[in-house]
Amino acid sequence: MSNDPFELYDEPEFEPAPAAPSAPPPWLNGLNPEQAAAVTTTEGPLLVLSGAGTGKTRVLTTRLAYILHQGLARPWEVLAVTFTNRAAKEMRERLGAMIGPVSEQVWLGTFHALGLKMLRRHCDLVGLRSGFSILDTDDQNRVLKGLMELAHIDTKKSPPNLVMAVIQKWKDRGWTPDAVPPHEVGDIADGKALVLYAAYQKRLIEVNACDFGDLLLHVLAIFQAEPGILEEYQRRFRYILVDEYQDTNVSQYLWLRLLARQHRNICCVGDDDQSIYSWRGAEVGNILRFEHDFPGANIVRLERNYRSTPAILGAASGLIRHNATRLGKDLRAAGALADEAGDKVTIHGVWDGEAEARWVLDTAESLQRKGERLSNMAILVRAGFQTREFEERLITTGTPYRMIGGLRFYERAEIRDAIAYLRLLSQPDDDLAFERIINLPKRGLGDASLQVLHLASRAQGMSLLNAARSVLDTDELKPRARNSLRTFVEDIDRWATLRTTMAPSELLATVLDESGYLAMWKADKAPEAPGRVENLQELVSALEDYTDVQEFLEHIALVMENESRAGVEDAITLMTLHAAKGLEFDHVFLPGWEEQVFPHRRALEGGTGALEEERRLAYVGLTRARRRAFITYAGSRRVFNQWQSNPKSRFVDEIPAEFKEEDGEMGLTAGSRGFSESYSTWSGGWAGSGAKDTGWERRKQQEKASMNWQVAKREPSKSGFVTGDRVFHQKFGYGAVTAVEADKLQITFDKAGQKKVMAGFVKRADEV
DNA sequence: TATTTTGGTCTTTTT
DNA sequence: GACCAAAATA
Repeated sequence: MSNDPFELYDEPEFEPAPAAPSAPPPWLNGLNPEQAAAVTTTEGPLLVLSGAGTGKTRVLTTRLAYILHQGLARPWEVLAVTFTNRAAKEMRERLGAMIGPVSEQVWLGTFHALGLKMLRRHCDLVGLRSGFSILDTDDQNRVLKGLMELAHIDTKKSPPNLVMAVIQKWKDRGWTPDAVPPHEVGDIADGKALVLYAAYQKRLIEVNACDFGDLLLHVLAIFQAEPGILEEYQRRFRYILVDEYQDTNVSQYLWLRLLARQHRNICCVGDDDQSIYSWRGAEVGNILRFEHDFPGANIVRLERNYRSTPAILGAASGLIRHNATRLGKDLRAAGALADEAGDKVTIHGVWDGEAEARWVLDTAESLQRKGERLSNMAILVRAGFQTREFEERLITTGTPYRMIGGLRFYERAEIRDAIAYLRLLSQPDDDLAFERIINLPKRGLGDASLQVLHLASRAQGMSLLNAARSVLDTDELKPRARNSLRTFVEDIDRWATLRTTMAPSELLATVLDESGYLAMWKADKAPEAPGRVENLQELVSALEDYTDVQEFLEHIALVMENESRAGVEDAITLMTLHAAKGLEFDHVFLPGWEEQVFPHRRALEGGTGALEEERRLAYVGLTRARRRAFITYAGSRRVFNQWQSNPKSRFVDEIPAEFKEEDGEMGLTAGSRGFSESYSTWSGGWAGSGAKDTGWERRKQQEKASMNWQVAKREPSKSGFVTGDRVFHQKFGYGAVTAVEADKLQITFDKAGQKKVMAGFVKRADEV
């Protein structure tokens, strides 16, 4: 095995690798001609336009393995970039399966993880000291808010998170504060956004921290300032692979372009139809411009879809054809499912969000009874808030599920507090961490004390922790506060010493115990307190896998792995459409296809570009399905505490008729138009209305029956309201009935406005 | 100072 | 209905 092509050398000193005379490796078998071309066209720039389900990941990993196997480069001379940790992990695993442990030497990871890897080596060049913290969104907003208050900018009028969004956007475009074009500075924050940006960057350096955008921005600055360093990387990376290229933003693009300049062996895989991150600064333009930026680029199109039935593909293709700006690409069914036509996409209307959840889960259950596994099903929603109704229903029906996204373990308050303790121990300059925990648990060090510390820190140009030390020798604080602060500082110092000798998990356990933080939650009688204690214990055990606190901190900052309910068993998946990209399921439920919800209101305000992105999102949703897709829309829906009635999504109509099946059932469409009118509007718009017997009547009866049953349970046999009755509702208060439909009432409430309410939920005003 | 109460805003989508 | 910030209260 001395001729092992993967033999490692520590130094990147290399002579051109010998061409491998060996037989073609086994994993090349089974690739179709386009895929094979994408794998073996190793030299020069290559753009792979890869539609949904065309084997993109397989091509990427095989290409990587091929390059290494052919001896074209050694593992650490290959850079493979993904967007999500999940994609990186998957690629790492599949690569490992093909070529073994040597795959670990490849520079493979998300843009941010790789940026961090580079930044860590040269951080002093941008003013950061080793061990710098990486801030999350919450920390970012906190810093900015502080700066805005200092500059006397009204944080009510210009919410920090909006200002932050502007700054973020500039960062995505690769602009440092001095590079932001003047005309880009809007009037947000009294036109001081740019000043704030500069102050923000300065502040981050002071507290030895950076944010996500900086992971790339700083590296770009280093490349610019130190051409030698850039050259080193340029020489090193003989091959570069980029996943989800359509989602790159400008700074990522610049980073790639700089790195690829020398060898020009850059392979980007992407699908313009799946570009759904423009709000995060992604530029579809990057993919459209590829040939221009890399002259002589080869282009390979992957259009054979191995995932879905022709019906699903027909629906998805028909939908996406409504977008004007596309590179143009048509998916053909080619997999095992290509020969069966497949079931049409089911379109189903319901009364409201609750009925929607009920219908979806009933359908899932009946599929399950036919032998389908829950793990082959997914509910994909447009926005996070939609998950609530489904979660409630999942819990009441006892259906096992896992939720991706949603509340993340590491974003919970108690976890962030605990982490702040660790951060302060390993990073004494971390004022954010200091501020977070100074009075947690209560130490009698509130705003007043903190104010003193801030003054001292600013006056002497030192961190809050050091300012605290200096203040101890003065009488700026009242004796009680001073003693309390002394204890705190001494504790911190003691724990910081322990850090060098103790295992991380043990250290955290000690800190949580001795600080009284854990005791604080144990004593708390709030219903969620026991859960928090549990979470903290979980965090302690999570730390057992680490030998170094710093490493752990970086891991959670970047990976932020979601805790999916540790159910190994069969469970249905619930997540947003964005989170679903790259996944596939036999059966996919797509709820909430109503105007204003999907397409989202903000997108509708944002012009055609935004609308097209919504359509791509719909396309992504449909193409997740291997066999069946179920689209639902609700007659009305509660958004914030407000009832909304929206017509069904235009995207439903854009799906070609031959690939969809609208089953017509629909509760009532309430709204300003009133019941009867919208009712007729709806049946009038019923395509192919010869089929009044399609079970609609029957199902309508069922729906009514189930509702009656609910009413009966809450409020025995009471209906008989008429238009004009004064009523009282537990939540909405007093109002007048404006329409009646069986046991459903439309009521105009004095305060809450017009709502649709079941009769069982209201009482006559005079009976209250 | 700490705790409770109220009132106002909010929700796209994520590394 | 949830979360945060300011106001009211102990």
